[in-house]
Amino acid sequence: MTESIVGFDEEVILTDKVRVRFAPSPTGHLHIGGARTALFNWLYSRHNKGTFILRIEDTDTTRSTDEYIEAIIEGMKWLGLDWDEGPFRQTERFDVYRSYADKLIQEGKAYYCNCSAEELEARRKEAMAKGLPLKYDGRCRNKERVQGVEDSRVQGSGSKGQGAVRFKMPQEGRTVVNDLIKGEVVFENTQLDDLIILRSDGTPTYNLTVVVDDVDMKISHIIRGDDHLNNTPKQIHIYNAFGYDIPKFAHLPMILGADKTRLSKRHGATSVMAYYEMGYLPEALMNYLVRLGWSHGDQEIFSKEELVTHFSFENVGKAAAVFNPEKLLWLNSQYIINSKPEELAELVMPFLVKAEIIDEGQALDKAWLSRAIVTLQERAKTLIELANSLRYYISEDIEYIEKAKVKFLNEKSRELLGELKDALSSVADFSMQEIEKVFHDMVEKHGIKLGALAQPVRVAITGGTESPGIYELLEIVGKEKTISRLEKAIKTAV
RNA sequence: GGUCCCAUCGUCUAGUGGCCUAGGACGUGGCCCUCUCAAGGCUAAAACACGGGUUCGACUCCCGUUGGGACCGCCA
Repeated sequence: MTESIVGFDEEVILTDKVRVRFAPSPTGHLHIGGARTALFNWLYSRHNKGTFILRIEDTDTTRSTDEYIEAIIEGMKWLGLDWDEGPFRQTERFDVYRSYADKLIQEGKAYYCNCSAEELEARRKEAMAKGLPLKYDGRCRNKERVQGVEDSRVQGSGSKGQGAVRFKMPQEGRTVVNDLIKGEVVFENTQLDDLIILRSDGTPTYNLTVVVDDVDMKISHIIRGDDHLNNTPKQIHIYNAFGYDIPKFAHLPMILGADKTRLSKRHGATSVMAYYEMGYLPEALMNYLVRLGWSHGDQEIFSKEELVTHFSFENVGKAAAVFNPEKLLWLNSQYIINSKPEELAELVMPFLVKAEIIDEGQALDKAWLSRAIVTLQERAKTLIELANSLRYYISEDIEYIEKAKVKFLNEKSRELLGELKDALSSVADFSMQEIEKVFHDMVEKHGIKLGALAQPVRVAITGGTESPGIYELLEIVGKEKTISRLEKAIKTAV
């Protein structure tokens, strides 16, 4: 008795297990919209201790490339969206789809269509011009087939030019989609047209493969952009034709550009890896993306763990969101501030190389680099900015910003810089505390404001007028470079 | 054009019929802090698209209007 109850429970848990998938088409890089979809799938699976599957929908062999598959994987890895199964490729499963299609043909649920692409296009244009619905008229639905053609197709002999296969869509009644986000959405079946499931070259199309794979992979929840909402009733009928259970659907609102149209290159960087290159931290991008459509009260910054524990469709909004790069930049700056300097020291290395501040493979004292980074964290919004600021710590020499040079390296400051140089030269322990003492003594002696001394020094050391506090700056730059740069500034000042 | 979705500050959002004199965040302005720049603190301006209902009471529920978006492919 007890045993059977235990067995039953396990069964329930097993069948109720959350299995979700991200199914990108490798016709481009992983972009912001796709990443958000992947993220929500990932969060839902992690929240429910389910399974996250990566499936590559590459049935459009003319547009899909291996390079893009790699690019998508690279993007997911960078964002930290790890998957449990896959990546599966649909091109490796063509036989499976074909056998499913054959089943439908044999059962009279699908049929061959001989209309050419050109004819179809012409009819579409005509319908458009007349203002009629752009729907396939079903003219091949009940056409008698030449004996033998179907047989060759069923046997997979690869006979070409015999037409595409269309799914016979029910034309009566209505279909209800119970969406986890949108609620109940009703479609009139008369609006649905007989879509092509096999092209005339025998390859399967999206609406067939998506259903077959979601069934085969036992997907429990289909989480995708709401641009797919209109496809859902059609897919439901394909599930029905095969006699399969309908999974749960959750259609995410779109991400729009500033002009409120679908996000595209026109709106700036859309590729996820472009954000890597611009010096963003993956956690910041993830945090930004999740807040596009999802919220948890007033909280803005979430750790990954918090996201996983709090995530739920109940808090996903229905309205499309405009992508706002400024808020993402702010979030990135917050993540940089809250990062461990040692971690930033690792992350900034490629950017130092790219900015030609260090050579490829050149090593830096990590402890020293970390101390330098501590002074820069709250001043850099991206890793690129961080790298650029690190320049005056790392490089042997510095270049003056013209405006700064003119304003601060002049006759008046030359005296002060000279006196400071002498004073600092005799400081044995070149620490913040000792440096500060020297500055204070000079300020007091001359009866000047600290700024009158600090700003010329800042220009001498960094070349510009913006930097961390002057004492910490000098300590980390070190005595030797400080003295040499002061000497150079004294020579420069006129 | 047809179908579907959506509608709170410029933007992201909180709000699940009384807690709303509509809250937070980004951005913008001001002030404070201050050796510069930041960061931080305080502060200001800024929204319930409109019109009807339902209700003792609507940002919240219903209907309509308007506006926006998506889809309508032998793309996914």
